[in-house]
Amino acid sequence: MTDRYNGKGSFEEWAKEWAMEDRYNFKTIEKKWQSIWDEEKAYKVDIDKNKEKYYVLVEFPYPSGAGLHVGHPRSYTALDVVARKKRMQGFNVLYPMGFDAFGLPAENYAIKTGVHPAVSTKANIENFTRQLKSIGFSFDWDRAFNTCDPEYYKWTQWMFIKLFEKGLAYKSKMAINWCPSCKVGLANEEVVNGCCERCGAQVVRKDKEQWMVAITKYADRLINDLDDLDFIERVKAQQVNWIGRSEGAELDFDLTDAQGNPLDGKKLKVFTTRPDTAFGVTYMVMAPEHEFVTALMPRFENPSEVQAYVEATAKKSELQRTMDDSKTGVELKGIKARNPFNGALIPVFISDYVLTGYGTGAIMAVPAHDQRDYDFAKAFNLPIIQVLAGGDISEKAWEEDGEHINSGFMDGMNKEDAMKAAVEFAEKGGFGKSKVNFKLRDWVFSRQRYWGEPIPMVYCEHCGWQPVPEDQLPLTLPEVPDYLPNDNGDSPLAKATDWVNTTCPKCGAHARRETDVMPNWAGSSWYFLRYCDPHNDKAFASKEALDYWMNVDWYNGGMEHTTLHLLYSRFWHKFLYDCGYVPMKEPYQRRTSHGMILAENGEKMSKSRGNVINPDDIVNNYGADSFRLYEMFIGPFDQVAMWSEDSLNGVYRFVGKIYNLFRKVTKNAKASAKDIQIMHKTILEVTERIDQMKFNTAVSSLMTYVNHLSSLDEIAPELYENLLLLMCPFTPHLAEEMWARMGHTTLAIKEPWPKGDAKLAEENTVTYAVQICGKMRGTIDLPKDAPREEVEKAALSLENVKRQLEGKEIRKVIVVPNKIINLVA
RNA sequence: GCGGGCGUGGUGGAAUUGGCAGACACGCUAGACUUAGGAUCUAGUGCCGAGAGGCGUGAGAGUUCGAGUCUCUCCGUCCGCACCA
Repeated sequence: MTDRYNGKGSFEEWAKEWAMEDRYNFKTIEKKWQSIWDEEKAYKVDIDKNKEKYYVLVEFPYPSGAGLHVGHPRSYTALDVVARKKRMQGFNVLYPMGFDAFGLPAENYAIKTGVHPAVSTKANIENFTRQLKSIGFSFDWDRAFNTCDPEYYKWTQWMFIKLFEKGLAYKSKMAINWCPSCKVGLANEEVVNGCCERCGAQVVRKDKEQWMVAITKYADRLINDLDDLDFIERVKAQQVNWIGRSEGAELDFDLTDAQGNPLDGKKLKVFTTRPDTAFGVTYMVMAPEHEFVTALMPRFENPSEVQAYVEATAKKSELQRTMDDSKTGVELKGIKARNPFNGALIPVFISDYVLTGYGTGAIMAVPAHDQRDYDFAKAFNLPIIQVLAGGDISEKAWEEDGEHINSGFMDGMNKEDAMKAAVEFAEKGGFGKSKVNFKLRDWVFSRQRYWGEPIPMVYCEHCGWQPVPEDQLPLTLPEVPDYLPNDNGDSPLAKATDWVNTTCPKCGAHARRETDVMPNWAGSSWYFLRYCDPHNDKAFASKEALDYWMNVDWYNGGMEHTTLHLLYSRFWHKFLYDCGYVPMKEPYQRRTSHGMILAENGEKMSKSRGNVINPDDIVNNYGADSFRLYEMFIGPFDQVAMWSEDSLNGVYRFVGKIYNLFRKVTKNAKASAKDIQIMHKTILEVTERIDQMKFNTAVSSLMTYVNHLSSLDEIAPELYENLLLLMCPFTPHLAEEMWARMGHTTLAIKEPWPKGDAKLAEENTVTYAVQICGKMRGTIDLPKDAPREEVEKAALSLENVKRQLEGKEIRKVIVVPNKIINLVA
């Protein structure tokens, strides 16, 4: 057992020691307390129904080979501060850590070196764990796990099967990013400016069967349920924006031959947010990928021209397609569409400005009131009919509102009435209805990769896709000869033929396993549930554990995950809720986001720039406590911050100052009224500012308090001990060490959080600012809550005030109690 | 283009309901001390001015006894999304 008193049992013995030279030695202090916390399992937590729970969560890291970045500890320290304070306030706090261990870097490393991803990942996790422990975070390490552990991904697979059983996971042909040089399917994150991240070749689109997850079914709930959550505004806004709900109508336009005769009853369905502008439709556009293009090919008078355009579009990357806003397209000669509102026969085009993935993949074009349609109409010399009054449509489209004109039954109406009338008209005529559309698309869930969770599905000729039976989970990753995909873009798993060939769980006939794996967003979609009960082998977590711990009270993570992990996991959780597996519909009550840490010159830290700060160096040179405190003091938590070695050094000096203050602590010294007042003020400020996530100003408060203590000749023990307790969340090692030196045999981190008394924190004299016509002319000190007349009298007796008021008459006196007096002359 | 931020000394940044702008820290200046340490301590530090005083929160206007804070217009900057019909 580590000796927490270094052989000294009392304050007196320590005080004697201090007569000799003694300098702050963070290395021995930090090592000592880390082993004591470890030995005593000081941060282990269990269900305790007598205590109120508090679940604090930070996004678990991907254990990269580069090790911890100084950005990680910003988030981890902030929530460690929260967790430690909450614990001291009597809450039963769950603050867990684990690793999001599946992912591309380990696989790329394996392709390069042949080292199995499991091997490099394990080494990286060990390194991360060592680094995290060296900073003194209060994680309950007994709950740690990683997502590539079969005991864990067994449940990820189990949940996928539930998605499949409920019809939310389905197989569909989708265009993926394909690198023709590496012969590999790329994740979106691997495509940089339309090129392969690894070899720089142009990425093309390739159709492939993909597992999809129907997140769009939850689109409305993902927006609406944000209302009751305590997420920072920009997170909410970004999610709402990404889901992109828009209200409008779906309308059917009959397709005809060139003469206007019906075409096999085919109707072109379009989505529009402005059905009220239907009288302004002068042509129709389909995406080149639209199914009708192939289906109607024999009807076209210009099939080769159409075919050429379709092929040219397919070759374009998404990027090229969006970069270029000049309008191209081909008219589908030989067919027309009939506008159901006015019976007009109008031409039909294909153009790549219409996207296949949004709405119906086809639009009704209203060039007078949509700039894109306007540009296209100008390029192809198409008529432009104004139906909303206003603007000058000879110049550009009029996209504002206006009274309806040239619109038959809608003439004279405003937008709202016309919208209603248009939908009613369409409904009556049986060619349309109101409709809500989302930008959000279903989640592409397949990766042609090795280092991920195998998708637990089997394909049988007779029975179709069948899930792997539950008692066969986990379906573990097989060994493969190498980690490269084959020419067809199949996952490396396709090479494990013994594994791939299996029997159908339903009929027993020969069948093949799915060889794609899950994206790395799968494992992170429910990890916060596993922390509640990480060793359970009967369920992903027990009902009891979930009922007690969920939901997460405070979740902090990067802004870059707002539309990925955060959205996916909210969806995933809602699905589990619908199945009755989790007790509440939302996983996270409060979501905050930390700002990035930039290098000293304001640039991003990156390996190529060579400006990366290694946390190990900081811990070695300044100590974990100074590192932690600096991360909190660096600036507003939610904003970008620049690393500064000078500022770090300032914080280091502050920490040393607290150590040295011990010298002045005198057992029988009495705290003055002023001392007590400042102490209570500090307690209140620090407490409040931690809750408000204003960690930088919480530290300022502590500095102000320490400056006051430094000015005293003798420090009463109560003043110093309360400082130590307030420092516990920020600099736990130092606080613990000095607490022991004060003669305590308990752990400081287990002490109750100091209680601030608002009454005692008040000053009994106040300083009034004296203003004349709003200009500061002096100050006066008065007892708190002095009567108005007294304030006025005192203000008027100031020399400067007398001089300023000479020859003027006071017209009005404004007194703000205990703050300001303004004499208006 | 749409959505969300942000703009305060030489620097990072403070500032409940509008109420002493610049807390706290870095840096800098002067001094003290020294067992020369990544020291420590004391004093000073928004700008102009010798002073009284004046000017100051991106620019301009407005509301108010009083505006960094509220309203309008404009400028700059960062982030996210983007041919989303």
